[in-house]
Amino acid sequence: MDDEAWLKDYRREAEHYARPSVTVDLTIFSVWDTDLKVLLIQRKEPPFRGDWALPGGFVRVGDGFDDQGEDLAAAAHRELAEETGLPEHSTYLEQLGAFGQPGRDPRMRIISIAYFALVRATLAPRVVAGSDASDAQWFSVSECPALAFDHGQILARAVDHIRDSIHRTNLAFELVRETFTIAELRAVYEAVMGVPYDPGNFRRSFLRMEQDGILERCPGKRSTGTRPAAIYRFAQTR
Amino acid sequence: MDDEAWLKDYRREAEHYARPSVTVDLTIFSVWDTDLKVLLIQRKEPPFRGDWALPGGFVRVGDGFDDQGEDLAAAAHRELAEETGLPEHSTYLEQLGAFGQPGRDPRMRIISIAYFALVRATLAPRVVAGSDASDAQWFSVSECPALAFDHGQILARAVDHIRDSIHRTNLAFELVRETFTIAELRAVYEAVMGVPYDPGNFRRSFLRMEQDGILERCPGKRSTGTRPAAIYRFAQTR
DNA sequence: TCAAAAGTGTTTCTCGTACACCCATGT
DNA sequence: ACATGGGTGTACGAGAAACACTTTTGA
Repeated sequence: MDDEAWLKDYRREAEHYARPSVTVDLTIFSVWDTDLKVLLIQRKEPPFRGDWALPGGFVRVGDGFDDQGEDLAAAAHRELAEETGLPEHSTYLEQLGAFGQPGRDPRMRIISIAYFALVRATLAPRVVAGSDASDAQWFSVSECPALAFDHGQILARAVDHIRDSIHRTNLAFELVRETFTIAELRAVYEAVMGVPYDPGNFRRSFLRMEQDGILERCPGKRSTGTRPAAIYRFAQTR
Repeated sequence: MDDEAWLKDYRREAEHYARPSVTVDLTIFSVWDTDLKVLLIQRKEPPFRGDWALPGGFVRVGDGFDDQGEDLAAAAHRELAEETGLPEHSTYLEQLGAFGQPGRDPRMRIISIAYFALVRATLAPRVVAGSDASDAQWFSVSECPALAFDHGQILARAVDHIRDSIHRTNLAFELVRETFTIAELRAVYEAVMGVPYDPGNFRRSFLRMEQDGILERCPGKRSTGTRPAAIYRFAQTR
């Protein structure tokens, strides 16, 4: 078969089809002060000027042919680094899904690939300072304003997903420090789920993880204002 | 603010950015003969001519402005109906995620939104006959050929997802007839998971569902070649 | 009447939940 | 010394798993 011929044909034809713009939108979570927080930015341009929205941006596509541009995950990592000021790949990132309802952006057809990111509380304070403009701000998800576009739906799906995954995966470890006490980990669960956990029972279920080699004990204790607590570390090869 | 002005500005600028093509790809599953099956089509054009691939097609975008085209799910439903010959919305459909690695299609940058569909075995025989060309064929996922593009990855993700979800959701009910015996339902589980289940234990766990009002008993029995079995129906409001 | 699948019983183990209690530390 | 949170013990119930058993049909 003639490589050049079909390829040129195909491209000429494909160029006649309308194509959508594609963006990534980020739901960036962190946990502190017993609350699940999400990072929002205030829009400076219409539409929805002045409203809060999820950070995001266009996926770089190159010319689409010889240069096919960047991967979706790479776009998400890039935007995440831009918006937070944190180094790329220092945070957990996972795809949530595609949102492409016609009319979700009044300007034009835009299909958005939603990602969610988890930022350790130790890094979170740096985020707003590092952001180029001061239009970024953390909100408790429980007291978060109505969002622009369909970002409210995306956020809701992200929260659902996180609540669903936290019991089945090791995602909670992305929201505590490298080393942590059982109580700190429990605080993350309580913030995410919005309910209190029995300290004794929670402890036991995570000691099972130590037996399974997922968690490992670190030497020393952490001072807590009361009886010092044992320190643990997530042992998984990331 | 001047609505017309910013919108025109925005569009003129946005048109300078390269945009990717966006497709939907479908992983269409069914279960019969104790096997999880997937519907593949044989490619008639390069690239990957002669190889098997997931069915799919372009998302209709309209002009992208005043006409923003069809929803992603609508595109998936449309393609599903086209490929299978089954009426739209007669089958279960769920989004799996976006696949957009540069180079995944050698022709040009194409971002694909993957969906998976579940077709009841009672409808499956009609599928190949109904398909426009005879290039569609069911394969057991365990004996499926290497696929074109990144469709092997998509299929693997879909299978993982289904195996993961079947215990947490009511997805299995989409793979049996409207009314079914416990053994028929068990056969679906065994096909999907690839392991045998203890009939007695399986039975009991699904009788718990009857107590919870998820399953309901239908009158009569189904002849099975041996002792007739009680018939049940999924009671959920879909 | 016999094989085979429907359906029942029983036992063991694990895990989630509830809750009482002891232990170590800062104030 | 005492309040507070770290850490332990115990007991109950639901459900997963293993497996022996009875029942009902078609061939």
